[in-house]
Amino acid sequence: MKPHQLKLYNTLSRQKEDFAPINPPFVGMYVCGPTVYGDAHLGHGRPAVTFDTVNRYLTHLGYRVRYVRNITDVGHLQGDADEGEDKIAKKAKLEQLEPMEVAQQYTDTYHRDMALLNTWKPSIEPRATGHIPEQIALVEAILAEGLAYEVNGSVYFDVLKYNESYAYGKLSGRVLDDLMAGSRTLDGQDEKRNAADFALWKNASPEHLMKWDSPWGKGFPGWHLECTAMSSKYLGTNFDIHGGGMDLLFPHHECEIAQGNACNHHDPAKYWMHNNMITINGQKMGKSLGNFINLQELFTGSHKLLEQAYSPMTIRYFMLTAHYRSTLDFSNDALKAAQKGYKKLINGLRIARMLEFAPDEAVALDQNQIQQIESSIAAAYRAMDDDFNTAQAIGHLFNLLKKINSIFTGQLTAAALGEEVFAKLKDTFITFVVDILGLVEEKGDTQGGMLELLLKLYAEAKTARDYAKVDEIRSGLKALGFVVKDMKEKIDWAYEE
RNA sequence: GGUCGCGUGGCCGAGUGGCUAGGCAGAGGUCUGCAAAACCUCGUACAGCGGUUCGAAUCCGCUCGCGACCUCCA
Repeated sequence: MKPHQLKLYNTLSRQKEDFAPINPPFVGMYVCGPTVYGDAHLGHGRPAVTFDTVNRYLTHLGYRVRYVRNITDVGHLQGDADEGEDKIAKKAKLEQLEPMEVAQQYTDTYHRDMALLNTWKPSIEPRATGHIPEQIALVEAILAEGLAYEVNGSVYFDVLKYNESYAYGKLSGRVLDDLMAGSRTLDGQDEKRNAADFALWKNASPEHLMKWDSPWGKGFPGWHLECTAMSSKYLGTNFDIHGGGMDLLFPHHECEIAQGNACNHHDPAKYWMHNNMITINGQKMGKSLGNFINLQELFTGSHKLLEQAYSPMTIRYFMLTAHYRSTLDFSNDALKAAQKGYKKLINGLRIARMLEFAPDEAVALDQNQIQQIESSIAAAYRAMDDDFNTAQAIGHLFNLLKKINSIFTGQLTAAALGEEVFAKLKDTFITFVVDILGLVEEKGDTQGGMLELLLKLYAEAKTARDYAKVDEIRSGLKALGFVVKDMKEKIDWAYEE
C-alpha cells in the first residue's frame, strides 16, 4: 500500500493536523459512550458510526487500534445544583427496578442497536461503576495537588486556582472571566467557591440510590471524572485520540483536560475529535422538543415523524454521506434518497464479487478507462486521508461502481483494463464498502437457491416466448423486493431500490 | 448577552482561490417482446451587497437568515 498522510481536524488546535500516533503502530482512542437510562437514539448513532469509521480506517491503514468506549451507569445529577434524583434512579423508580437493572437493560439495547449499525465493538468497554476506586484515587490526587477542596462531604475542582498554572477553556475556546460573568447563579451552589468550579465527588443524600463509601463519606463521583479514570487506566495518561459529540466539548471535555493536567501535568489526549449534531427536519433534536427519535423507532418506522421504516444500513449510509463535522438533517426525503443510494451501492457489491477477469488477446487496453479508474481510486483514498471525508469517498465509489456495472453488462470488458487494474478496481470497491465504510448486504434473504431457480424458470419461459409467465415471475419477484435484471447476455437480480 | 459555526442547483450533500463531486428526483437516448436494471447525455448552483485578485462558491467587510454551546442531552 502506498504511504498515506492522514490528516485529522484537532479541536484543540482548530485545524487539520498530520496524524502521528504517539507509539506507532499503536493508536489509543477513547470515545465517550452513553449514559444508559433510555433507548439509544439518533444522537448515539452518529458518534458510534463516526468513530467506528475512524477505527476501521485506522485499522485498514495498518494501525493497531485500542478503542475504549465507556458505559456510564452512574446516574449523575442533572446539574451540580440539583438536589433531586439522578437519571438512572428516576428511571428505576418509574419502572420499579434496581438502578443496575436499568443500566443493564439499556446497555443491552445499546449493544443491540450498535450491532445493527454494524459498528465494531470497542476493544474495552469499561463501566463507571466498576471504576469507583480509581475515581476516588483521582480525587485524592487532585486534592493533593491543591487543586480541589472539600465541603460537606463533596469535593470540587478549583478552576480558578487551576487556571493560574494551566489554561482552563483552551479546548472550547472559552475565557474564564467570561464564564464567571456569564454563569447563572443557581440555588445550592454556595458550596462552591466559584461558579466555574465543578464537582469531583458529590455527597449523597440518604435517599440517593447509587452511592459509595469514600474518604469524604457516602457519595458518588462527579460526571467528568469517570472518563479521566477509565481513559488513563486503559490508554495511559497520554493517548492519541479522544472523541465524542460536540455537545460534550464544554464542559465535559474541558473538565477532562483540567483533571488530566491536575493529576499528570500534561494533556490526556493528543487529538480531540468531535462529531457534529443531528437535526430533525431542520430542528435541533431535543428531549423537550419531542423529536427524539430512537434507533429502534427508525428501524421500524414507528415514530410519528417517520413515513416509513429505514433500515440500519440505510441510516449508516446516510450518516456517512455527510462529513462528521457537519450537522446532518434527518428528513423523510433525505432518508428515502439515502435508501436508494445504499441499495445501488450494495447491488454493486454483489456484482463486484461476481466479476472475474477474462483475458482476451483481441481486446486492446483502454487507457482512458484505466486512467479514470486509477484516478477515482486515488481520490477515494485522498478523501479518507483528509479528515475521514466519507461523503467525498462515497462520491468516488459511485464512479467506480459505474465501471463495475459496465463490465457486468458487457458495455466494458475487463480485458480492456488489464488484469492488474481490474483486480484493483474490484478489490478497492469491495474493501471500501465493506471494510472501511462498514456497509453490508442486510437483506440476505434470497431464500437459498430459490431465487436462482425462479430466474432459471424465467429464462426458460422467455426462450419459449411465454411472456405471460415471464411477467408473472417478474412481478412476483418485484413484490418480494427483487428486481429481475434482464440483460443482453444473461439474467440476474438486484435488490429493489 | 458571550463564544463558535452555517447558508451550495427541485431535494440531500461534498468542495474552501482557477481543475466533472456524488446521490435522489426530472428530461432524452442505448438495450428489451414490453418493461425494469445498467450504461450514455442533459442542470449556466453557490443567501444579499460591496471589496481584494488576472481569476472567488472558496479570502475580507457589511447586511439578512439559521443553528450550536454557555443548562441534562451524542
